[in-house]
Amino acid sequence: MTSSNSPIQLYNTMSKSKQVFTPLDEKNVRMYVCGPTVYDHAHIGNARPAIVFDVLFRLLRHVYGENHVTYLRNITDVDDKINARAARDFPNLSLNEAIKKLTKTTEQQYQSDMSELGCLEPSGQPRATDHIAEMVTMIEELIAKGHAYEAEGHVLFAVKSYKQDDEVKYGRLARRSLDDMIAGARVEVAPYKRDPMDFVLWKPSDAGLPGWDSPWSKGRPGWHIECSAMSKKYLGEVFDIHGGGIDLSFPHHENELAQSCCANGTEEMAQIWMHNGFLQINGEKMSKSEGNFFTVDELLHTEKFGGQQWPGDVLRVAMLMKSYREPIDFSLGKLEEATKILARWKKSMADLGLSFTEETREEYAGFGPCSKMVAALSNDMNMAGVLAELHRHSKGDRLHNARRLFGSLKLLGVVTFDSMRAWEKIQNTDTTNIDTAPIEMAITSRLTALTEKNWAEADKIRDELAAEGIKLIDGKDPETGARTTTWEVVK
RNA sequence: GGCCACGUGGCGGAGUGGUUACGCAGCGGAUUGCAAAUCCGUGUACCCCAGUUCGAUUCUGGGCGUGGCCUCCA
Repeated sequence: MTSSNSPIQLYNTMSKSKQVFTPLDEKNVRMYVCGPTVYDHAHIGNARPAIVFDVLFRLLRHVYGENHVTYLRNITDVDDKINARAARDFPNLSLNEAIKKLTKTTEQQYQSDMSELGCLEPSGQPRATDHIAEMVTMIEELIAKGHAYEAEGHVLFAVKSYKQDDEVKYGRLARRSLDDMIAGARVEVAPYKRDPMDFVLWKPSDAGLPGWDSPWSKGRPGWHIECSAMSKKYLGEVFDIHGGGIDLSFPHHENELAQSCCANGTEEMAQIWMHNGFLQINGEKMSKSEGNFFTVDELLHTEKFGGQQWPGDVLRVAMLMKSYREPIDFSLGKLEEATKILARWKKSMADLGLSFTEETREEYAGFGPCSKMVAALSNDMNMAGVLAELHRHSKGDRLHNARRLFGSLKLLGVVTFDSMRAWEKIQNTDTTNIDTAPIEMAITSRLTALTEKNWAEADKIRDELAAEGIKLIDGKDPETGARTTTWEVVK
């Protein structure tokens, strides 16, 4: 375990302030993040929480030890959007078969996308459909305690029952009173609801829709109950951090909070609620309903955005170039800047003396991050401060800087030993796969032309090589002062 | 309409009650025959109006603007 000289501080949506993070149990720091509903490919906005909380996961592991952090990210595989999409995409299959196929392939795509973006696999990724029994149990508890009621095969959570000292607590995360919510509500209220804001815990399924037996009906769970049931099972009734996109704060997290606290009889569900801001495109939210989105897969493997493919590490750096709580504008300029910065970081590590080979693997594994960078990261993941430290090391002139840069980038999940090794190989492969003799000859000819001050001939040779993608880099021998010329392949 | 967040130099993007963020671009210089690459240097910015203060971009109040949530949503 690495000792931390600056405590981790995190912004808590519940208290609307940054607070010092103290784990309930530092031998087992527990974090739950709402994961994907697997009905469609993840777009780059969906990747933001995955990346943001992956960085937090890595920081927690760094501070508390790799084996002392449990990070759970659920897979929602029961949902009306899934049913609709499955019926649309696989009309020839039975609905259940279609759903199985859709959720399975979508989940595989998600895992592969997140992995390419440098995200570690969470400690666990529970699926909703594997936990129907736990959900039913929790719903029964809620009914028994008077927090839920059955109506026409549905079970609803009674929002007004979540109170303390006659004060309704429902709405405390979103900081909204029930009256405000009802006034602004745009939903049609089902007649069997006791209160307009009551939400579904269980609903009946028609024949043909996925359904499970329950005391109330053959049906399926509402959206929010899965997170309450699964977080309880794996993380306990109260855990450390609950995260997700800002849009989930209401109603999803509000409802989870109410369910969990009422079912478990606890004051809190999580110590800290964290929410990442949205990704915007041209100043507006990227969303599937707006149609202004690019999937992770498209960015990685097609030229649909900006006419080129974007490597996972570039997307990751671009995503981390702004505070996680702020909206981030996804633009070509940002990706280009990230590309440039990342290339320079890699180059400076090599220039400062790092070489990624089997011989150095073990030694390099011991390189840790820059402590100032960890301090910045600990300050509610202040990426701007982190970037400044990375730039400082990148501009350094000692091997120490390269080690720190590597250690820091490794902690952020931007590079790994193997990714650097592959990068280094590409740098070399580009030059070894080419017949170098003609190039060397051309360079010699050019140097001769240069000594004769035959600029036209020298430039002609340079242009000819450039046309073949060979870029010449002139330098000066530090001792003799004579011109030296090296070359590289322009990709 | 209600709730919330934000408004910083050409752009991106931190932070602070009085002192350099950082990056990109630009500009100047070194180097060069010219380029490229590299290095060095360079920018008195903080939405508007009041208030608190010796002093506010930073705190308070009001205004304007942008975005989000209030319905599935990362």
